[in-house]
Amino acid sequence: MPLGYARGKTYHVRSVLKALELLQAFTPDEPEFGVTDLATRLGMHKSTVFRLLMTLEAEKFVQRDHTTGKYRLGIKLFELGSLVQNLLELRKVARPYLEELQERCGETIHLAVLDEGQVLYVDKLESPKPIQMYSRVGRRAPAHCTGLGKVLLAYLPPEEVDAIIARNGLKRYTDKTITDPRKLHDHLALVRQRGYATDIGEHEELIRCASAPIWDHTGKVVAAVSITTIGVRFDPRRMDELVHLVRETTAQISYDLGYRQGMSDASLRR
Amino acid sequence: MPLGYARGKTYHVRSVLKALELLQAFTPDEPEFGVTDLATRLGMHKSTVFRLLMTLEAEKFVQRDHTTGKYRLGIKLFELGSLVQNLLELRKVARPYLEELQERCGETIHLAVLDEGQVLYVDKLESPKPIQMYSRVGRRAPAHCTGLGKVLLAYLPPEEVDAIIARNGLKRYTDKTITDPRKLHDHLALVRQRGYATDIGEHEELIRCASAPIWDHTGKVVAAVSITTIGVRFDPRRMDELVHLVRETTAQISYDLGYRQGMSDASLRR
DNA sequence: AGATTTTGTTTCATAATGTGCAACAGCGCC
DNA sequence: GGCGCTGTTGCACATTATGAAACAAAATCT
Repeated sequence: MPLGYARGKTYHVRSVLKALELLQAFTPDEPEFGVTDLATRLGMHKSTVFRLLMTLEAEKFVQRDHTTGKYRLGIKLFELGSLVQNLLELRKVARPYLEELQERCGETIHLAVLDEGQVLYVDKLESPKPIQMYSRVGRRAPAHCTGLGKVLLAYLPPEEVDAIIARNGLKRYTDKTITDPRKLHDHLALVRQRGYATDIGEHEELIRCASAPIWDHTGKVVAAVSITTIGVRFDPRRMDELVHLVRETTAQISYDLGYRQGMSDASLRR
Repeated sequence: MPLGYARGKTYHVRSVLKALELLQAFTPDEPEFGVTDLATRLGMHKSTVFRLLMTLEAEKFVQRDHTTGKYRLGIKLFELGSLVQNLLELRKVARPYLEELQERCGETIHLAVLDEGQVLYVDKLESPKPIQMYSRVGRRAPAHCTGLGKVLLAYLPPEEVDAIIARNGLKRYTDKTITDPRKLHDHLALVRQRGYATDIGEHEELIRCASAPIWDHTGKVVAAVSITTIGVRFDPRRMDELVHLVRETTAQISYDLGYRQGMSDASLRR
């Protein structure tokens, strides 16, 4: 299997591209569409959209809602989505450790990867506490202002971080959000040096979070785990505790994935 | 939105159909393919497959493995798959009850729907016991010889059951498997009358299972829950207990989904 | 190490097929 | 009960997907 190919021209099948584009129009906030609605949104012709939908429906990639007659994402996507191998293995390995972590700290736990320069939640364990975080498996969050995101960015080559900044920008969410590229780079260096990231209201005012990276057997950071709490006052000692807990967890998961270096006792000492 | 359309001719976009077919070639057992391999399996031409893969890769519906260069299902499918609305809501509502059920019985819990006449696992809570069942969210199991499947079939119109039998057959797995259509129909009538199904080694010798249906607000059975145990000896009293527990759970979930009838105390009394 | 097979990539001509247009048909809404 | 919406269908045309064949990079075998 030759890997080093130039991949010169792009041989894309247009109708397929349209179909895939169509599928991506569906979001958690807008889970269903009619034919005309989709057509105008995507700038495609009504009949094109109609035929694409019929095709996708035939294979259960979309399905019609019985009552409204509108189209939604279909069960086949659920089936295929749960087969995405690398995430599947990651989740499987991580699960028991995340459950243990959840029990030990009683807070909400997230497992996430970086995709398109954004945080993509891969697993979530909810805190039994009444106040819940607005997040969901399969959803995305910005990287530059979340604990998970900063950890995942920290182990990327700086030029890739720049590319992500160029593409996604550094939107300000609170007065704590880092919006200066230089400062972000400096901060990421600190995260890398420490081996963990914290977030104290950089994305949402009351959210506090401690996050640490997961390495795979090749020594690459492939995911991150976070503990999220909601708190009015900032308690440094509690944060230290959470940092210690996540790092312990991610060290174990990394070990299970075959990671075998640098993970000395020293790096776990707080 | 007109619903009652005849849907006469099928306006399928062939290249899209091929792309979808291609995606479905990936299974848990064969998660990655090369171009040529896929082409021969699907009976498509090498260049066609190549271009389809390039297109799918561009939108992250497939991705290449860094080391082998082969193609796997991509992260976009994971993202879209976790947005499939009806399953998402079902899972969300059911989760807490399933967790409670898991704690109360200490066994493996499954949540499943019927698709293509098969059981499709939608959620799974693993027992802490060392011996694990071979099942996974997103995978499928036959309907005629599993507790979940029999519950889901039981509330279908008989002609639909026949259609499923015609399509999928009634494969024998053990000497307990029901392979006669007539006997299956009779058995399903019993399941419907009782409001639950059991499975004592119909699919796999040592597997015992108790399952009950979930109704939605329209009064339709949309899913089923099961408790699975592994046991050498059959203990009727333990089974009665499990049946009671699942039924309690599914009654609660159905209520949360807005189901409001027939679910009298009587039907819960054992 | 060299020869051979295999696998992925590219080009190109041709015919297939996806597309836009325009018309039609249910459905809901005033 | 008519008006406007949305989904559906037929058709002609040109776009574009496709298969065949050639090429290149790996992998495999000798």
